[in-house]
Amino acid sequence: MVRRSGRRPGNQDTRSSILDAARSAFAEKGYDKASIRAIAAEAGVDPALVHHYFGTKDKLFLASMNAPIDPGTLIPQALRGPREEAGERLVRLVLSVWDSPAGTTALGMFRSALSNEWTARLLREFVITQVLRKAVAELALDPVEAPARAALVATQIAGLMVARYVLKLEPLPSAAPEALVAAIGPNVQRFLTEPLPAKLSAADGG
Amino acid sequence: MVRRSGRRPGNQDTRSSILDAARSAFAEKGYDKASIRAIAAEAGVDPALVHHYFGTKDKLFLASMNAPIDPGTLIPQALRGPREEAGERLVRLVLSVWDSPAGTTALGMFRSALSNEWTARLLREFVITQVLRKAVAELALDPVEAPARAALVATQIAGLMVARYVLKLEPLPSAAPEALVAAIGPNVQRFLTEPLPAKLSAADGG
DNA sequence: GTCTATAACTCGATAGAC
DNA sequence: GTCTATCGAGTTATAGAC
Repeated sequence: MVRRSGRRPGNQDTRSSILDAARSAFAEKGYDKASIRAIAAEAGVDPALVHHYFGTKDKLFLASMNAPIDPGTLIPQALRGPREEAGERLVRLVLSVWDSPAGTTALGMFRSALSNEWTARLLREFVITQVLRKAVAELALDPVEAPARAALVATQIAGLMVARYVLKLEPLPSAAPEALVAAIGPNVQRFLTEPLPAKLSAADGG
Repeated sequence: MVRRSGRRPGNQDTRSSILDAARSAFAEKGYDKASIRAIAAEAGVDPALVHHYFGTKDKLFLASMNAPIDPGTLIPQALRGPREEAGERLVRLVLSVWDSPAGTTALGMFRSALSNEWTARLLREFVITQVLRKAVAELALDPVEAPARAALVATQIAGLMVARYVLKLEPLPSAAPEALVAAIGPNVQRFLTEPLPAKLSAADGG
């Protein structure tokens, strides 16, 4: 192991336990209700240290959201394959990500977007740039229809999130992922590939 | 007109303008972020008056949610009729309620449920007692399957709410209601009447 | 019935000692 | 690098004058 000279970086344990605490707090409470004081308490450090490491609460949120999920590769993977099963694969991907430990990050992003303006904007842009464009390319969607299809898919996916993870409407929270894939996948599939009502694919909204 | 003796009741104008302001504030911000001060300011009254009329913030929320919507009659109306079109009628009902002035109330309830534990519970119980049971009766659903069907329908409806009214993901906010009915109705229909994956209708969630 | 004043808390952020 | 102490701005809710 090479001993580097110069100043040692900040204690990595402290920094990463703050990040862990932040992720779970944001996931559980959303951006607004997650307090820096509570995050610091859970991490076992002083609240001032949080500011020392991350500056403002905004930056802490961004830092805690950045690490673990890379939709840039996950989404194309899920969409690749037989066109008729893309819907099921998408639902399966969503559930596997959200049920994994890394899913607390995504849950934090989502919960925050539901109650906070700037995080909502963040999510909107994320959906558009990271998901929509990938889907257009991968599935060769008609560019005129793509936004409407993406938004419709988003209604079903977001609704699944809300009902299963936020409202906890039984039997969704305790259902096996594959059962949900079988139940919901075909609806997503329909939004992806079935013909759309003409009025929806029009550029304007009347 | 009969002149009653004794003390005059509180100024009804003041009371109802507080209620109006509360409804729109709760709809716009959700329970937590809607402040009594802001509600009082919008109603043009003193914050202390809000407490005088309604007691706590909880009670003000309940009072502002109670008046305008009676799902006990709306839901059965929407479900009655040809079974194959129940999904479309349900989506149409939801959109017509939420786009109407009275819809701000429902929007408040919904936004609040997304970020606050006790209002989420309120909504859950509302869905179960006011919507689910009516649907079971009206559509003659198998009681074993009914909770799963209701929850699945809820994913699509809640997702529509979230994407159209909260995240405002274009082109949903500016789309004509009938276009959304045509696009989404069939998916709701599928949840209502198509066969379910066996695992979902089981009582447990193992 | 209405409003002023304030109690009793939360929060994010900062300054400065060590 | 860490912590104490504190500022300033929020919040709900209440007590009491008029």
